[in-house]
Amino acid sequence: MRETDRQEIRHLPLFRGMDSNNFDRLMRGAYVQNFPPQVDLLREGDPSDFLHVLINGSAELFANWNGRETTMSVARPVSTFILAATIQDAPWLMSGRTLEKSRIVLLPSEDVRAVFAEDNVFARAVVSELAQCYRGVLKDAKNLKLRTSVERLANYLLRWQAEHGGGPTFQLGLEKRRLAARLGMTPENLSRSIRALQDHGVQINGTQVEITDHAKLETLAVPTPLIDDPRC
Amino acid sequence: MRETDRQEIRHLPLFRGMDSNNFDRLMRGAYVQNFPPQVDLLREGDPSDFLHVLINGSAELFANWNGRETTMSVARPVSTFILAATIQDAPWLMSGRTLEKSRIVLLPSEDVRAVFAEDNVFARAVVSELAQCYRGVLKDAKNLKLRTSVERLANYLLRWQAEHGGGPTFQLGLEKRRLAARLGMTPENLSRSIRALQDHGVQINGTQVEITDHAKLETLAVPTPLIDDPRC
DNA sequence: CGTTCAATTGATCAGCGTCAAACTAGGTGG
DNA sequence: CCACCTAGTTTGACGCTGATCAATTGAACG
Repeated sequence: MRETDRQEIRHLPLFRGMDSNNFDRLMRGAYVQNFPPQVDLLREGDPSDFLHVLINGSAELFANWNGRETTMSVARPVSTFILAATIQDAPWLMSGRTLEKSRIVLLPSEDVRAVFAEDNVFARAVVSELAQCYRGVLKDAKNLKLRTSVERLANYLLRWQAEHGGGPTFQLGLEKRRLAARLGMTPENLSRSIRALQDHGVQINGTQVEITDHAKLETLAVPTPLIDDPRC
Repeated sequence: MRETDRQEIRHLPLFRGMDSNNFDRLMRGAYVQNFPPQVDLLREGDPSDFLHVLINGSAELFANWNGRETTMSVARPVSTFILAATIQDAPWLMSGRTLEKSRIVLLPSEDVRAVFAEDNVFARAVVSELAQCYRGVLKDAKNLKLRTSVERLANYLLRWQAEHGGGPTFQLGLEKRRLAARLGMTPENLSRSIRALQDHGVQINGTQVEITDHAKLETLAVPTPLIDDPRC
């Protein structure tokens, strides 16, 4: 493992405060891999052998049932997945695949559980991480149950804008069909939603987004921190 | 507080292993209240002043946005809500109200956080609880995104049956309009779904459910532990 | 310059919500 | 004991949202 990777992991909220010996112990069993795009990383139902740490690239977490598939979330660096399964020694509830070329650190779940049992600082960091994950999915579920697809898209754009400097133009950072899946709709429907937003202060050309009338978009989107603020 | 309540709380997974002094400290600041049905307990967005422990009765956790409302879950005894908000000192993401006459213990969030900071056993119990909550919402989200409303109802019945002895007849344990909201549909749609299931081995009269052809129902429902098993 | 895959567009359809009306059950008062 | 009231439930008609299918356009890349 590169020293820079090691440093990056060490600075994650999850590992930041823990004892050095314990961190070393985790890193000793770890190994790093570079994956090309579209590689399967995990399959739902399998035992959670490794905690994954995404160093760069991006990965999609999705679920299947009865021949259907849906995207649950998109992981971006630097973040871990899927901590809950690792800690509980329970099967993964989602499958995962790389979207881009990705660099991923694999920490054996047994090591993570062993350190968790001993290191009290780490245990509390796990709590914070899990609480955030929980609130994240909960917001996702609210988003899905309370909003139409156009409303979800509108709020996604506002949030993405805020996270990228707040300027009127920015890049859509995701293939459109992935974005569609992530927002819980089909690519066709996303196309139509994008067109629908032209009347509400948004222009999208390719991956280039321009918010031409922020107030108008907000009137449609009605964003609320209780769904849309990732830090809330 | 009654001694029986105290015992019941003490035996919850969350409080079972913790130090007696710390448990006493939590209980010292606690107070118990008996609520009639339909009483508002929490409002989303408010600071999470108390960790709620439901001793008996039942409570609905729901969310609003832009004039719409949806039920996120139904809490049954003995369980706590909402731990993540308490630990993070973050606002509630859901509102709550009693459904039936309910007995609820209120633990000041500050006390919970203070004990969490000191008691390592408790901290790890919090991890288990949060991991389960996380996986629970995740399963809910999968249920919503991957299944139609008839399929959700079919699986709900199978699960409810399994949790109540597995016999062919049982009670529906919830007002139909609440059940509808919980399953993410309207009361009208639930009525039609119930009728649709008549051709698939289910008879429902009032609150009385009879599974007349379990195999046939399973053929429609296609249950999977990765969505339907609460212990998975 | 052609191949390939994503994105778009149109037509159609299934799922589900909305609205209104009829029906039912449980509780209340005469 | 029965008529009545109220709230939940059921039914029917209708419309909106979003999925599906098929065809076309567009863009990236060898």
